[in-house]
Amino acid sequence: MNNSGEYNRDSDLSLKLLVVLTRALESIEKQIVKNIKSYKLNLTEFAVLEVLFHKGDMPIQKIGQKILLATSSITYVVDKLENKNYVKRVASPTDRRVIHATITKEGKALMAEIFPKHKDALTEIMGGVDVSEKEWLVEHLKRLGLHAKNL
Amino acid sequence: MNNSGEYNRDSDLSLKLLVVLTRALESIEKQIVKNIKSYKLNLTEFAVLEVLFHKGDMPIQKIGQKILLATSSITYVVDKLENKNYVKRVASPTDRRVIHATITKEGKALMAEIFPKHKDALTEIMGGVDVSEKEWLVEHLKRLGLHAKNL
DNA sequence: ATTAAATGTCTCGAATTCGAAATAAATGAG
DNA sequence: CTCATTTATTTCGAATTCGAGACATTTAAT
Repeated sequence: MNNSGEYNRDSDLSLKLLVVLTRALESIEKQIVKNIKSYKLNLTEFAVLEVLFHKGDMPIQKIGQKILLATSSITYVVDKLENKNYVKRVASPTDRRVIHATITKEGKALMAEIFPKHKDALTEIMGGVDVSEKEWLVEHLKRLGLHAKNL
Repeated sequence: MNNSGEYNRDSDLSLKLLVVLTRALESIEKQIVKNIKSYKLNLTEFAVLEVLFHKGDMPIQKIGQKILLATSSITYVVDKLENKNYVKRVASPTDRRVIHATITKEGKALMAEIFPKHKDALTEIMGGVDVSEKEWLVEHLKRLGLHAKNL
């Protein structure tokens, strides 16, 4: 292995894999955006609500780690969600630097309506591969991502 | 199949797959950005140069299709690359609405230096899975993406 | 040939994201 | 305890992206 032939094959496949990975995610995200647009939410707002809906209160910074966004961007998104009354800020009782974002009653009601639909829609969107292929994909994309992250 | 148990498994896997897909691409892109930053290029500028370097002249709009960006965004990126003398605009001889972007001598020289390094680096970055796994990933991500696109 | 519809590019304003700097609070070293 | 360092959030300015509208040109229909 790692002779010139193998090596070029690996390189070419890596280039190709980057392209298909990018295109697949692009297509999937476009479909999701289409589905949540009627609720006047963009992908980031939806992601924040989803995290709070399922995991409960969370400091601003931790939300950023969950959804892969800079802390300053979370400030911006939480501002928007607060204006829409889906989220409110609550000071941490134990650490006065920390602000927790909490989902409101309205936010919960919205997500209770949207999330099941989103889940069903996503299952449709991901219908190009079957259950066992998804398992394989999850496992190997996890490896791919972890290796890339820890370089 | 498609009894309630299977269905929920499929849904949960679909949600999970979206997360790992997003994280994997995020980690990979961050590594690429790190590698090309020393040449003062961002991912989009690099992508445009790469396309022109390998496919030759191309109308503004077609570049947008290749790298999945709105035409107005390509205008912006080509402006930047033109200011850096890596690209120039050439009117189409056959259709006076069309502008071709062409890579300059300087652009070619830059890419001749960067691209092989990028290719090697990407092969490293993608080292979390082996060649046959990459083949499988390419095939199935293509299916996944096409199905999502054509919904 | 004339008109209507479609296409390609650019401009503009709005939205989103980032990173650096500012501020406030907590932690650690001595 | 006190000072320096670290951590959490926000603010600010810059960069990037999109979509709608403007404009010029081409294509299609009659």
